[in-house]
Amino acid sequence: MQNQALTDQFSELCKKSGLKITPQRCAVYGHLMTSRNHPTAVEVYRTVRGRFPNISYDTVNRTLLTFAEIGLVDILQTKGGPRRFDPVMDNHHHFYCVDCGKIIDFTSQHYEDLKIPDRIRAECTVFTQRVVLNGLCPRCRKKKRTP
Amino acid sequence: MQNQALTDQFSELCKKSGLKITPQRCAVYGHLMTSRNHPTAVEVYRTVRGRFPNISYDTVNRTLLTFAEIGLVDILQTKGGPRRFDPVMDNHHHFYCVDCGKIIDFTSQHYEDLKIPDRIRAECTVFTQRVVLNGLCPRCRKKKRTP
DNA sequence: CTTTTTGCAAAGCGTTTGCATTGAA
DNA sequence: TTCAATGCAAACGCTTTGCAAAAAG
Repeated sequence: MQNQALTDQFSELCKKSGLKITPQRCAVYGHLMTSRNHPTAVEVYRTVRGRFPNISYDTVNRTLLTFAEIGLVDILQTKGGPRRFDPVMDNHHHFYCVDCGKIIDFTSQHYEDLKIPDRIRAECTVFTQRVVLNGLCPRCRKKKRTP
Repeated sequence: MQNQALTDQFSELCKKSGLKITPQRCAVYGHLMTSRNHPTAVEVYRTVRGRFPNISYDTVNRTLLTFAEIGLVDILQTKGGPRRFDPVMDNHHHFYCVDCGKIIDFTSQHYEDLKIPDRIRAECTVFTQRVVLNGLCPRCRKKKRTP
């Protein structure tokens, strides 16, 4: 992790959750917070290994799961395939391409104040609320038109 | 499949998609349309085998994937674990329990006419639109209160 | 010094593939 | 008779586990 602010932020978080601060965790955290994708464990592994050649895939994967437990990242809901991780940020929503699987983030004021149905609100505790759109991304839409 | 209406409906669908009508497919279809769960391939397999002992897991799994391709079932978006299938019905939405993984269906008039953000509408083709709630189901909420 | 974390290897679980056989059209 | 669908077995990909060695607090 090059950035001092990031390092401090991360130390804070670890202390609060009773986690030890290891260079491996720092590397994973640093990568996550500066990438705007929805990487799989393998993808994170490959990138982090660039600046940290000794790290094992296993550590990366377990680190990501640990981060998910302390609420640092979300695990995306996908239709099979490898698990995808999403740094927790301001409330955003997802568009899924049914053709290539690409995920596009977006925000919408209109989706912020959705009313939760009475039945659910009465019986369940709702933590988060997300809109998921399924369709064709720009690239796949073009492909379909001119096959 | 016991029900005549179901059988006819299914024959129709197969013809339209160029699929052959096999007893195995009928069995899977019959089970799907009369269950109100979100079964995995294994679960469908175990149930169908009750009335169709020779069917293989493999056929069940491939049949479900085929059904997904012709739009007869949806593949649910989940956080890992085995794939779950959802019979396509009227527009419904999902509540996920973050503790036990239970999925609760619900409908809501309020979610029917959500406006799709301009940026997405301009660049993508949107097929479906779903709201996903994450939280604690009734049972897990109770457990948390009295641990 | 104690306890967590790491790295490695093996096991586990679910999905996918190839191919010969069977069955629908 | 033809071509798709089935059943089986093996391969595959990703995740999880167990454990000894290393590192953090």
